[in-house]
Amino acid sequence: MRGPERQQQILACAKRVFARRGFHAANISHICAEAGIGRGTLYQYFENKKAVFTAVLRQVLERVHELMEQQRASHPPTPARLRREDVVAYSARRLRRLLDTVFDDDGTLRILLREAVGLDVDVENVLSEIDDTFITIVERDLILWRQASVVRPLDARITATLMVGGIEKLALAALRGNGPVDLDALADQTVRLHILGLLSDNIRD
Amino acid sequence: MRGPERQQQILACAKRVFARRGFHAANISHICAEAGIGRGTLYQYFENKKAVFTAVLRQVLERVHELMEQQRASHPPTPARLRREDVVAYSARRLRRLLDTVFDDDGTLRILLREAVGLDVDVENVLSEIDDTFITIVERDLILWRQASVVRPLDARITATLMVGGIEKLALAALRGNGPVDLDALADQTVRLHILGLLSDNIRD
Amino acid sequence: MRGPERQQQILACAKRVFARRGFHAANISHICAEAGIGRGTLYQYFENKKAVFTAVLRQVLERVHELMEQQRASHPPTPARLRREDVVAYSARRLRRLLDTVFDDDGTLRILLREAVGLDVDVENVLSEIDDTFITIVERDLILWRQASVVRPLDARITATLMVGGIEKLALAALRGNGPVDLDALADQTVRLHILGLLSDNIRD
Amino acid sequence: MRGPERQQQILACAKRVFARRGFHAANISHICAEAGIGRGTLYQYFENKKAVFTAVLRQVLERVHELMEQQRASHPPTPARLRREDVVAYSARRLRRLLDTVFDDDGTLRILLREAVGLDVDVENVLSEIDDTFITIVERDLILWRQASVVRPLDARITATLMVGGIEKLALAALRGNGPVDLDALADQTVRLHILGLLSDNIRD
DNA sequence: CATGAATGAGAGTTCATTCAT
DNA sequence: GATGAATGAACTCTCATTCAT
Repeated sequence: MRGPERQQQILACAKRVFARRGFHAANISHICAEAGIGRGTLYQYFENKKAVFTAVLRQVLERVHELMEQQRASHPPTPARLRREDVVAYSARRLRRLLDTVFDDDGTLRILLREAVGLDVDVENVLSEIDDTFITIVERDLILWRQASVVRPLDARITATLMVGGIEKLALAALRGNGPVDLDALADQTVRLHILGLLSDNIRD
Repeated sequence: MRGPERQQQILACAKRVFARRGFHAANISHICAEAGIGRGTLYQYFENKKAVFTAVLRQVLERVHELMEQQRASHPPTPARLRREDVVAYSARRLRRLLDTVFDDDGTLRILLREAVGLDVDVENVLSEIDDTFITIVERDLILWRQASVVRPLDARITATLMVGGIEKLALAALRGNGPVDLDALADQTVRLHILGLLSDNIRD
Repeated sequence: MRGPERQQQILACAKRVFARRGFHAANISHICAEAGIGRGTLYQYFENKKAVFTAVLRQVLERVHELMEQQRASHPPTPARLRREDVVAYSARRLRRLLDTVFDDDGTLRILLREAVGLDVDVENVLSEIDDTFITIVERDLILWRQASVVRPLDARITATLMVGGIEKLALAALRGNGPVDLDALADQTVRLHILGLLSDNIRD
Repeated sequence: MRGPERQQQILACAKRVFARRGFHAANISHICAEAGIGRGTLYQYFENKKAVFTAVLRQVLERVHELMEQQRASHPPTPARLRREDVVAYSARRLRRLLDTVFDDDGTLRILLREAVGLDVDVENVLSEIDDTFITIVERDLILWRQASVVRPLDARITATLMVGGIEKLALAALRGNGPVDLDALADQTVRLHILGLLSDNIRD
């Protein structure tokens, strides 16, 4: 197996192990056993244990960045006459794509939401970069929609943070229940809350 | 110093140390130094390191439970004619009280959101109990308001989770910036998003 | 066993082990086994392996410093009429005392001349400080004797270095032969060479 | 590059690396990088790391042996009337040639006096063979001169050892100061001490 | 009750050496 | 002959926990 392939293989195994056991409980030996290599081999591809972990995170970051680029291309619709359900439907679709990126493999989510939290400054940096990217994706849509007067004048950054945070919490709850997650329902409920708000239509002024 | 007092004192010191360094980086020695006791003494009050940590968490859980009891007493207002801003104002006040409970001391927040995450099954259990309590507080209000047709028919649990998650994410962002947090603004923005939704009033249907 | 005693005990054992096996071949385990303690215990008294080694060296340095202080007190004799054999006898006695200090225990010599050489900057520093002290002891005598015109006008530092180096080489040769060393003969031969020189008395001018 | 050439090239590179970093700090990788070859290639020319090192030493030993052969040819002068300064001048010249052999390249000296000391029995053996050769060169001159009654009746071996040791110590001191060494001054001072001794001419008997 | 010296399992990491290509 | 990916033995060091005083 040649260099970069092996690195990828180790990374994939490491992700599984880190997801299963967490950073501290996962030994280098566990990772190497999973990858079917000797302990020394790992150190030809990564400087140390933390470097393996941050590499896993950085791979996620990359995927999220790609997502951001894709979503940057597609502007949200702002036709003259926009109906509520149009916005809800569009947003739900968009959120589904975002969720798919992260839920893609089981481990990623677990690592992002549980194992990588509170570890270390370096890890924290990558983690908050990932968070930032997510939030920025949402924020950009909000800003565009605000310019088109589709959304009310809220602080875009704070609002985006609230939205992303909510979604992550739902994902975490799903993780805890460790059953399979109904992503469609999740996306729908989330979007409905955030777009329409809690309030009944019969409450006015 | 008598038994239970000593235990409380150790707990307070441990909380500071855990908040400052995290579970793994915090040594028993650090905690004992902070408490001004010998290492052996700690083991007369706690079975082991993890027991100290979960005790800290359980203390937080207790405070949150108390909060729940208090809030259970005060029903949300459902007068015949309720105006939007009434709901926003009432909710913002209520959220502030909730935030105050957690932001009370700096360490608690840090421990809940960063240091206790992804540690271990036992810790995870306390942590999700705390989360549950928070979410239940919100959920109960939602259910009451739904019965009064104040809020639209959303899944109360999911919605509450989204709301709590959003707030936590904002708090975490504040933690990262480690400047002081403008709790009033935070509460206001949060409530506005969740109550009114993103959508401008000129979008109908 | 209380703190400082234990430290001394470990130091004594470490010296033996380092002398027997050298710095690299000596494991922490070897030292701890020799001292009859657990591996962790050593680390309560010394920061790391190198610290143990330099502590051994520093103990030697201390002994040599003490020697220097003692010898500083006793000025070399400069009576009006000094006979060659007086100088030889005085010097030989003085050298004996110096040799005794180092040959005192078997390990010290081995460590100084073999195991500590070429290890590391920190070790090198202590080692050259020890060397400096030895050389300075000799140098001071030379300077005093030069002032009294007992010795010819040679560079005192260089000469002292030559003398100490010669003696060390003899000691090393003795170490290699690893039989017991006749210190009296060694001192006598050394002093005779250095005081009187090689040249026969019948070679003049 | 053919076999033996390659071996020589590796040896030259290894010497530089060993001189620069010492035996333990020098990795096989360092040597191979310096030689511009793969790590596996080195093992086709040398059995293992220590074999490389002893080969370097053995090369030095060879050079010193050659020197001994050369010096064996030229007998020291023993004319009927020999003046002190003749002996000093002759010896200084002879010492210079000896020093040139070792100071020839910077690395050799460093390896002999620092990096090879206290390593291992095999290394020690080569090292003491080199030492022996040096000492024997001096010793032989002493014996010849003693037969001619030029030098006083001292034990030739011990005296030679003292002399060589002194010179090495001076060289080591020079190495520590790591400035360039004034070999002429070094040779002159050394010879003066050893030939004439410390004692002023006005001390008699 | 309080202590802190002693412990030792277990972690990450290094690097000389091998061997299939 | 040349390579360098793979290896794993062996090392140092940490720290929660115990227990005699």
